Amino acid sequence: MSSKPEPVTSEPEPRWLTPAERAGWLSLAGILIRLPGALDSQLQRDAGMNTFEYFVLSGLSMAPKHTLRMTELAAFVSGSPSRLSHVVKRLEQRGWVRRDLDPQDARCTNAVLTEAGWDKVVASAPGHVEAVRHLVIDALTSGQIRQLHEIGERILGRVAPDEPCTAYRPATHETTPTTHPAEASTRQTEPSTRQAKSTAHQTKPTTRQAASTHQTQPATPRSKKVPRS
Amino acid sequence: MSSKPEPVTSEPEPRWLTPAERAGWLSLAGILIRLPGALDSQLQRDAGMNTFEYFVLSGLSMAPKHTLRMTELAAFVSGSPSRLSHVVKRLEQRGWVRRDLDPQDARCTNAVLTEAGWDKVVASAPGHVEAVRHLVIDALTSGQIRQLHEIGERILGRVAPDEPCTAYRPATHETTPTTHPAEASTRQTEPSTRQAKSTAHQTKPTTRQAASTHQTQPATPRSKKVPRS
DNA sequence: GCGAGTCACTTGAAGCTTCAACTAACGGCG
DNA sequence: CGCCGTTAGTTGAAGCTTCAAGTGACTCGC
Repeated sequence: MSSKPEPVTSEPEPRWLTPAERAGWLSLAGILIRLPGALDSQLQRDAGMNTFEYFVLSGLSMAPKHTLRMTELAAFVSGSPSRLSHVVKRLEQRGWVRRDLDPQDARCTNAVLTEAGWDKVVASAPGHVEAVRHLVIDALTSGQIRQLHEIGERILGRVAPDEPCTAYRPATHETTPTTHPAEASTRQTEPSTRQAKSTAHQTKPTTRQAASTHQTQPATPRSKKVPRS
Repeated sequence: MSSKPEPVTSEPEPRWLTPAERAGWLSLAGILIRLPGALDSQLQRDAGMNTFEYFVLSGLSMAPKHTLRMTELAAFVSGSPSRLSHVVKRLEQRGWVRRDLDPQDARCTNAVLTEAGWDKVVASAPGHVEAVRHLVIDALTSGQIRQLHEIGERILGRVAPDEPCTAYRPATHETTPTTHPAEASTRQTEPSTRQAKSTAHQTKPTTRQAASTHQTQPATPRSKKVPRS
C-alpha cells in the first residue's frame, strides 16, 4: 500500500494470487454463489420467506420487547435503511411485524414482532437450523468450525472495518424484566425451556434459532436507547 | 437422521447449534451478507459491472477460443440458464460478448468474448484481484487459506452434492493447440508471460485473474463437446 | 425561538434475479 | 417419414435490492 515501485508503464503490476490463495478464494467464491441460494430455497419452500426476512424476524424475536428501531434492526442484519424499510413493509403486510412511531423520538420507527410473527419464526426455526446444520455444520470438523469463526471474523474486519466485528452477543441486560408470562407465548427473550415448552410449538427454537441464524452484528440496542434524559 | 426418539408431539425437537457452532455459522453468515456487496462495489465503481458479469467475462477469457456454450458458461459460473441468458444479453449490448449459433447443433448458442470484452477483462482484473487480496487473502494466514479451501470444498460438497466439487482446475487438454499468436491478443488460454507480456495492457492478468475470480465449477468443457460423431 | 444541519426513515424508479412458460432443434423409434 | 420426449435457450412478469431523492423531526447555535 505504501511503497510501490510503479514502473514506467501506468500500472504497477498487481500481486496475483498464488495457486494456494486462488484455491482458497475459489472455494469461498463458490460458497458465496451457491450457499445463499440453497438456504433461501429451504426457507422459501417451507416458510414462504427468504433468508433476509427470516433474519429480520429472528432479530426481532431476540430483542427485548420484540421491538427494535429500524436503524438497530438494519445494523443487526447488515442491511441498508432502504432495504429494511422495504422488507419491514412486506412483513407488515403479511401481518408478522407492526410499525409504531417511537413516542420518545418521532423520527424513529419501532418494528415490533406480532404474535403471528413470533409464531412464524418459532415454526420456521427448526427447518432453518436443520438446513444450516446439514449444509455447513455437519460438513465440518469441530476444529474447522473454530477456524471458520476465526477466518470469518478476520474477513469481516476487513469488509466492515469501522464496525465492532464481535460476533453476536446476546442482549444480557434485559429491558423486559417481566418477561415470561408462560402463557401468552409473546415476548420472551430467553428460552426458559421448562416454562414455555408446552406453550405453543417450540419455544426454545426461536431464541436459539434466532441466534443461530443471525448475523454478526450485535445490534447494540443499549447504546442509543436512552440518548436523552 | 435415523433414530430420533420423536416424542409425543409432532416435531422431533431439532438439534440446536452449540455456542461454538453458532459462532462459526454467524461469522459465515456475516460474510455471505457483506462480502459480495463489498466486491460488487469495487467492480461497479471501477469497471461498471458486477461480480457475476465479471465472472462471465473471465470464464470466457479462459475458455479455449474465448468461446463457451451457454450451458457450459452457466455451469462454470453456477448460474441458471435464465440468468445467463439475461446477463449475456446485457454484455452483448455493451459489446463485450457476441452470441453465435452453434453450427453443429442449432439449439446451442456460443457465447464469444469480443476483443473489447477481452480488453475489458484485462483492464478490470487487477482491481478485482486487489480487492480480493485486500478483503480476503491478506486478512488470513497461509494456514487459514488452506483451511478455507478445505472448509469451502466440504460445504460445497453438501450444497451441490451431485457436482464434481473439485475446485477450479485449468483446462489441461487444450482444444486450441495453436493458441498463442502472441499478436492478436485474442485467444490465449495460459498466461505464457514471456510472449504475451508486451502485447496489450496486461496479459497475465486475465488468465490468472479469471482463475482467481472464478468459481469452483470446472465447467468440464470437454465432456459434452463432441457428443455426436 | 428560529434557521441550518443532521438524523431516521420512506418512497419510486431502475436494475438484477427468479420463476414459469414458451420456442426451436435434436434424437429415437416404430 | 413422422411423432414424442428431451435438450438448449429465450422471454416476460414478478419480486427483491439498490440508488437517489425526498420528508419530517430533532439539535445546536446564535
